[in-house]
Amino acid sequence: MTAPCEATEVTGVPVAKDVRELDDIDERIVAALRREGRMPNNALADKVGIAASTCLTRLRSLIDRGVIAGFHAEVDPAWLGRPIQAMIAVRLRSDARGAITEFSDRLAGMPEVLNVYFLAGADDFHVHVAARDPEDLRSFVVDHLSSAPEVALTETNLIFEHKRGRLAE
Amino acid sequence: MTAPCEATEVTGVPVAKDVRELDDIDERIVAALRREGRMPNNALADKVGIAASTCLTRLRSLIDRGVIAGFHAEVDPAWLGRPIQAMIAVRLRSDARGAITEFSDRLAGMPEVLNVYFLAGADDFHVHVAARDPEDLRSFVVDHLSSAPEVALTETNLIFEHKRGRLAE
DNA sequence: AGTGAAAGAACCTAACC
DNA sequence: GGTTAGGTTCTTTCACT
Repeated sequence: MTAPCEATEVTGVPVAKDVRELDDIDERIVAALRREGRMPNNALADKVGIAASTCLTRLRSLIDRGVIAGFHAEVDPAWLGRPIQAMIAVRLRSDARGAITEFSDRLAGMPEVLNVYFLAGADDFHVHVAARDPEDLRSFVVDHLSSAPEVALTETNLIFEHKRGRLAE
Repeated sequence: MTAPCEATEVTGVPVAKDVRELDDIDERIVAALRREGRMPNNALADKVGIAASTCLTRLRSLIDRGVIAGFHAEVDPAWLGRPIQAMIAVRLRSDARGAITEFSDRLAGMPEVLNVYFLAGADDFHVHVAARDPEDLRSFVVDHLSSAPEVALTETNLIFEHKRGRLAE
């Protein structure tokens, strides 16, 4: 699986690859599947104007190359018994920055966690969580964050509403 | 489409509905499709231990009820020519809070925007964006946020890495 | 790379517990 | 609500361009 926009050696000098790794048809396939991930291959082929067999080859190539990392049903966490969402800013102790990857991996594996954003600013992470109730949220913050030796401080913001944007997965 | 956890009138007093709107089989269907959204109905039926036709009925019911809001291919924005991600905290002027919904709708419709989080804290929004390059990010912040009459201040944090958690869509 | 046709798999409407 | 049975549609391979 190739990473996008990696450096390519041509003349001994690293050169940024052309941003457009995807041709027009690949882009249209990706766009269609980001909107309607369960669209049948047939319909997809019609939409982008190629034969079904070609479309299938291209789809597999997109998956093999890691362009499409997976397909997911979109479910409101409230339906899963987690109606309370929050964004928690986390700042680590400066002497714990070496363990930053392990820490974020541990976070991402917790059942409350939707997203972990690893940041360049004053805060080290923003952690997007969904909790069963206020007490569940409190215990997540206190037991898994505040009391961890790596954590210097946390700041919890309730989320009233979450809108997916145009680019959203 | 019914919202989860809405109030139900039984005796004239609003009572919170049981959190478990979904039975065991529905939960297993949802869990399977959150991991593998393109899994064929047949395989899904096998996995949860019911007949394919029953499974299809349940899947449609889950979609009708709004439990499953859609299916999406997961694509790294870098492959779409947007390798730079940022989380932008936005605070509105207090006299612009009436237009808060229109404002977040406008944001969510912009091509750079992945997610808009509408918050309860000091910041009104966190806006998750992906930009083509640093200049693109700058112009998004300056042209669409800082210069908007509703906006009091913004704070942009680059995102080094974004990990999906266990609960992620 | 793209195509078309044919075999196999999945879907989906029923009739029936 | 659940299933088995069937015609219909989709997927997938392969020989060819």
